[in-house]
Amino acid sequence: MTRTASVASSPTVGTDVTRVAVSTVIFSLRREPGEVRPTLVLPLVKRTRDPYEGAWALPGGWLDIAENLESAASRTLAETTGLSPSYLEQLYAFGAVDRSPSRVVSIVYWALVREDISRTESFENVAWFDAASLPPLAFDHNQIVGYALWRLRNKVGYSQIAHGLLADEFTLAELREVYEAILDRRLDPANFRRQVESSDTLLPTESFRTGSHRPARLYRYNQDVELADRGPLAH
Amino acid sequence: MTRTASVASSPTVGTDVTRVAVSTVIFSLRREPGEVRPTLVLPLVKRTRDPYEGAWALPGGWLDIAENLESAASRTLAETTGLSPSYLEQLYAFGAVDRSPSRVVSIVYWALVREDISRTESFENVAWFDAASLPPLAFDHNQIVGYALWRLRNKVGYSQIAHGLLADEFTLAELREVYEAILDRRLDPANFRRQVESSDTLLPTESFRTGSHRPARLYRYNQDVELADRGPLAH
DNA sequence: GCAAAAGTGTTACCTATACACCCATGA
DNA sequence: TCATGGGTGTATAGGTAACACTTTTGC
Repeated sequence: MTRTASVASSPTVGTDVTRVAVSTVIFSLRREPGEVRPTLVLPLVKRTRDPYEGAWALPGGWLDIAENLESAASRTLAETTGLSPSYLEQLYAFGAVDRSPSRVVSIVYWALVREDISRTESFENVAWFDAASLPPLAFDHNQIVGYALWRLRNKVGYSQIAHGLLADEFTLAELREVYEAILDRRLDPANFRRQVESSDTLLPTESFRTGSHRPARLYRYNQDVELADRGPLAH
Repeated sequence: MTRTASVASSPTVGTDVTRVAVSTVIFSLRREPGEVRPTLVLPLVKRTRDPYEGAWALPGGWLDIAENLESAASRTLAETTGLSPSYLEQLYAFGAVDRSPSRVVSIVYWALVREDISRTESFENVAWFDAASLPPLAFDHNQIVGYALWRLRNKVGYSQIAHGLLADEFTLAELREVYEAILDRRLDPANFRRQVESSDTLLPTESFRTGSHRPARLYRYNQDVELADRGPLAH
C-alpha cells in the first residue's frame, strides 16, 4: 500500500506574522543483508512547492492553534511514516529571521523508531537516507540533523536510549551494534556486557538467538526504567 | 537612577493565531555581608495586566517579526535589568495549549550575569528573588525556573559555566563557593583546587586577595576555552 | 576439528574522594 | 601564639579499558 505523505498548507493568516512549525528528526536502524553493521537512517520528504521545491526536507507541518507541541510532532511523524515513535524529545527551537523567506519559528523534535516496524509502509515523496551522508536539504535542515545526531550520540552515553531502536527481544551483540552504529566505533564485547548487565535495565529471557555459532541469550528491556530524561514536561 | 521595566504589549494580530514570546531565566549571585555562602538569585517582573496581574513572572516579551530568538532574549534581558549576560543559552520551547488564556508559545532562554554588575541599577516592578525559594509565579514559570535550575546544576558539572557568575579576577575559594551555591553542597577545597587546576581553564595572576589570613592567589578565566556548549548555533 | 561468536576472569590505569598535614597571614 | 583559610601530599576505592581465556555452537 502506498499513501501520499501529507504536505502542510499555509495557515490562514498573512505573511506579516511569525508562524510556528513543528518538524522532527526521526532516527531508525537499517540492517542490510550484506552489511556487517547496521546503519542509522532517517526519513525525508520531498518538497512539492516553493521555497526549496524538489529539495528534501524534514517531515513536519504547521502547529495547529489547539495542538500541543509534542502532539504536533507525533501527528506529523505519523502522517509521514505511518509510525509511532518509541522515543520523542524536543531538540531545539530554530528561529533565525533569514532561515526562510517568510518568518517561521520551527520547534524541532527528534525521535527513535524501532527497526522492526520502520519499513512496513511506504509513502510517496518519502525516502530513507543514511544519516551519515545526506544530500543538501531545504532550509537549515542539514544543520538541524547534525545537531540531532550530536544529541543522539551524547545521550546514548548516559541513558538507555539505544533500546528505542531495537525490537522487543534482542541479544547483547545486537544492542552493542546499535551503540557502535551511533557512536561509529567498536566497543569491547566483554566490557559492554558487564556495563549493561550491571545497569539493571535488561531482563534476561530463557530464549536464545540461534543460527550461527554459539546461541546468544535474548534480553528484554526493563520497562521500570525510563529510556532517558525527556525534558521539563516529563514530570 | 530608577527606570520602569518595559511591559510587552500584544502584537497587532488577533487572538486566533499562535503568538511567540521569548522569556529568560536570569541567574546571578548575591553575597550578603553577614552570610557565609553566596546565594543564587534571579530577577522577576511584576505583571501590570491580565492574565496574572500582580503576579511575578519571568522577564520577556513578544518576538518581533524581524528579530532573532537570541536577540529577543538579549533585548528583554536588557530592558528588564539593564545588564548584558556573560552567558546565554536556549532552554526549552513551552507551548502547551492551556498554559495561557490565549495561545502562546514561549521560547525560554537562561542566562548568567556577573555578580559585580548585577545590582548597579534598579528598575520599577523588578525584584531579585532567592532562586531556591520563589513565590507562586504567573503561568508555568515555576516549572520553567525549576527546569533552568536543573540545567544549571547539570551544566556546572561538565563545563566552565560557573565562571560566568564571577568577576574578572577571583580566588579559588570564590570559584568553589559558586559551585557550592549552585550544587547546594560542600566541596573539598583540596580536591577542587586540583580538578580546576588540571583543566587548563584558569590563568594564575601575580595578584593576591588579602585581608583575612593567608592571602589567596587571584585567577583569571582563560578566554581560549568556551564557557559551555551553547547549542547548534554556536558553530 | 576448526572458526567464530558467547561469555568469564584478570590486570593496569585513571579519577574521585577522604583526610592528614604544612604554610602564611591577621589579630 | 593562635585561629583560620590557603595550599600540598597521599592512600584508598570504584570504574574503564585492554586482553587472555574458556565455552558452545555450525560447518
